[in-house]
Amino acid sequence: MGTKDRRNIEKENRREHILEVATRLMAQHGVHHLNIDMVAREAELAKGTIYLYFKSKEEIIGVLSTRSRLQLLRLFEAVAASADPPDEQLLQIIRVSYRFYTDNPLEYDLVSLFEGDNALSETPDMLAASQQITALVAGIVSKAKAAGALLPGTDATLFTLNLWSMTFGVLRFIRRRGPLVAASLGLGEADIYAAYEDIIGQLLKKK
Amino acid sequence: MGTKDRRNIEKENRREHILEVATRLMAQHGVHHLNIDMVAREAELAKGTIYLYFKSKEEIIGVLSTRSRLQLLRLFEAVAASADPPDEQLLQIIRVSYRFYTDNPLEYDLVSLFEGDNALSETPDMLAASQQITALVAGIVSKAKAAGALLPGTDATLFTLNLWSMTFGVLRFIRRRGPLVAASLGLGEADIYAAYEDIIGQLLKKK
Amino acid sequence: MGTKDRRNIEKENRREHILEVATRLMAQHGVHHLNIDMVAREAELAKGTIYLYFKSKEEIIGVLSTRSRLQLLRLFEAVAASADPPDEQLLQIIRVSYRFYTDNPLEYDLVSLFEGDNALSETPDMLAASQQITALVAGIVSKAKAAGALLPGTDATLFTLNLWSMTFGVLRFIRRRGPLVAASLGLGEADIYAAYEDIIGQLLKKK
Amino acid sequence: MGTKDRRNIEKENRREHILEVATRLMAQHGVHHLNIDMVAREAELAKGTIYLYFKSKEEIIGVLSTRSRLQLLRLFEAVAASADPPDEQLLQIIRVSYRFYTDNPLEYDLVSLFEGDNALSETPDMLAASQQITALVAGIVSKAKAAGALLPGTDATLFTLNLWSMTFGVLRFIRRRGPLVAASLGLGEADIYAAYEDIIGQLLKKK
DNA sequence: CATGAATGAGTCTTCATTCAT
DNA sequence: TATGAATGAAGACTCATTCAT
Repeated sequence: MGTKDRRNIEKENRREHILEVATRLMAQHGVHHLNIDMVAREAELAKGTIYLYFKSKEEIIGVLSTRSRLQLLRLFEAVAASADPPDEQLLQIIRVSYRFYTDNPLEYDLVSLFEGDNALSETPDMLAASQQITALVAGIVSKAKAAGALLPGTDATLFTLNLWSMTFGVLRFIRRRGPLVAASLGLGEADIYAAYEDIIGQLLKKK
Repeated sequence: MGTKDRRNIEKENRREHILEVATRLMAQHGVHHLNIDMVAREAELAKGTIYLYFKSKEEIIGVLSTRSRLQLLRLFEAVAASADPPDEQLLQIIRVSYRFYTDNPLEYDLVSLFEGDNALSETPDMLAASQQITALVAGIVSKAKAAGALLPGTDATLFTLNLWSMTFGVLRFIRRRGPLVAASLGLGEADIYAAYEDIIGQLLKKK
Repeated sequence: MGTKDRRNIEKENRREHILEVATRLMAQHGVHHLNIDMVAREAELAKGTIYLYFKSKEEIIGVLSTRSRLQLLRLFEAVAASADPPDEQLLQIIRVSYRFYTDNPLEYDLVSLFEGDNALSETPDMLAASQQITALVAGIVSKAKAAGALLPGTDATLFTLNLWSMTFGVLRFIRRRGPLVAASLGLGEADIYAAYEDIIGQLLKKK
Repeated sequence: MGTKDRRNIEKENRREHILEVATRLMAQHGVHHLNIDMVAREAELAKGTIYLYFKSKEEIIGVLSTRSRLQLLRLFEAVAASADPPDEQLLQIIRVSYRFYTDNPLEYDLVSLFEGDNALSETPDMLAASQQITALVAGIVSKAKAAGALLPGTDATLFTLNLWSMTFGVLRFIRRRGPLVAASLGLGEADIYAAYEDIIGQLLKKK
């Protein structure tokens, strides 16, 4: 291994290290409160050094967001690879989304971040990840349609887009209002989501 | 009318005036760019005076958000007051939500703001408005269930919560990603929402 | 005198104070090294306070530059008001410019700053001051022409513009290279400028 | 040829290469925006390497400025070598200066840079170039004086220094304020300079 | 000689909130 | 009540230069 390779590896490690620090900081203080000074301090690096690896704060968040999407994509791919019938796979996707949300709150926020109405702009990478997810799910939706689990007139892409949006809407609601609802109505987050799964289940019932 | 009453009225007017100005400014510059300096200047009031009527910028936004929810509630009430059958009323609620989103972008943003994952905290007022909406819709849902438009096992509140979440999820997606989807897939916002209406329609089909 | 007036006066004083501090700092460290942090510290004001009185660092420099131009204008006006014949007045203007340069090095720099090739942009005020100077001098030039001190074909404005440019060119050279020339050629700044005066004198010799 | 020589040549090439790159970048982005990062990147050299050949960014600019002066000197030498009478040669020098300014904006800026009031300090090389120019022009001025084109009392060096300063003053004015003057007075850069030529012409008129 | 990663001081600007009058 | 001047922390980004390898 030459010097150059070693350097590249070190460089990659450094980048990774910054990303890890940023991730930890975001988990601690919230996605919106990431701050370059803090990152530099925690990473024990000079502020300028951060800008050697990322051209802006937005890029850091963007990379992390893209990764989170890819993480989700992996989970979806695992579902798609199973032997389950397509309608069951779609339900699995709904369930896996919830698990992703509960197991990786930060990552969920990062995916969600760019679904939200803030000023951040999507990079090509992020877009690509989104499109891969859409394509994957749309594939399953098509199969489900062929299998008679969806109405013949259903457009696979439109259905997929809505499935994604609805799921994120429900998860967002749970994140944001779950505790309150739990307190005032005696309903837990899991109850709400179970009801959501039922709803999707109905949509997929064989006709 | 005593001095105290007059004062209260004046105070109310001032408060109202500030809210109007804030609304206008948000409509012009976006919800996230409201700025107390601007509000004071436009309201022709001293900055300190603003803080006599509202304890923080967040409170202003909160009041406005509550109002927007109440606006939406009015629309829902009109639907509930119609002679339409409950399942049709639920579809109307979906459609009215879309119209609210297109006709009152600012108000939609204000409602949406507190559905989102930011740092703002809900006030009792806002909570009450939310609960009224939930109660109203849940009432229709119950009737729809009684009329056989929903599965017998459906919990009205849970269904309502999910309906709200899903709808906001779809609208948020449209707001955020609509333009991109339009460009890359040749689908308009209305197409996406029409598909969403179809989905809800299926859920409500008489069994 | 009402409270409001007193306040305005105090506000004006504050503004003036900031300007004085900035002037002193520029004199000490050079025009290009003015820095808001320093200004705030020296003025014993918070950084934000500076921005209450000036919308940007550039505005501070701009105001000071405009003032310097007006200062120069006053000197020129005094010359124009004298009973001297126009050709003598023009020579006086040349002399007065030199005196301005030697007596107010900072102010000279400030006028000169915007004649230079940096990134600062002229404000309407500054432009107006420039135009007043040009108009004043052009008036004298016209009279000098009528009196036969300039060739009949001379365009007053063009001559004025060149006079201004040439003078500033010579002063700039003296500022920049004067010390060096003094050392290597045994010529003082005053010698160079005296020669310049001679040159202008020749141009104005009665034909 | 020994290793040492080869090394020196390579070293000279590298140095030259860096200078070329710097020149190109300055032409593209303006003299004040030269940036070592960019130079290194474009020269396909490490940043540290640049500092092996030049001790500072200022040195690079200094060398380039010296060259520009030498370029101008060449033009002046061509004029001096002509068979024209000395007064005509001086006018040619004025014209050649303008052409240099229009044809080589970057080079003009580089010469001008060190005539300006910034923090850069002149190197011995630059000084030497300046002195050569001065000497050359002073020679012509002397001849012009002998030929009766200048007043007998004229000091050749002082006249030369002023001629240089005035010319640069006018060119600087044109560069900086030309566009504005063009817009507000309907005068083009060429008009201003033509008037300047006339002025110099008058100074050289046979007595 | 060459590299290029690391530095860190330097710089402007914003804005919610307070408080003396 | 009303004012509005003052605050000062927060925050992103740049770039000439150094130095260990």
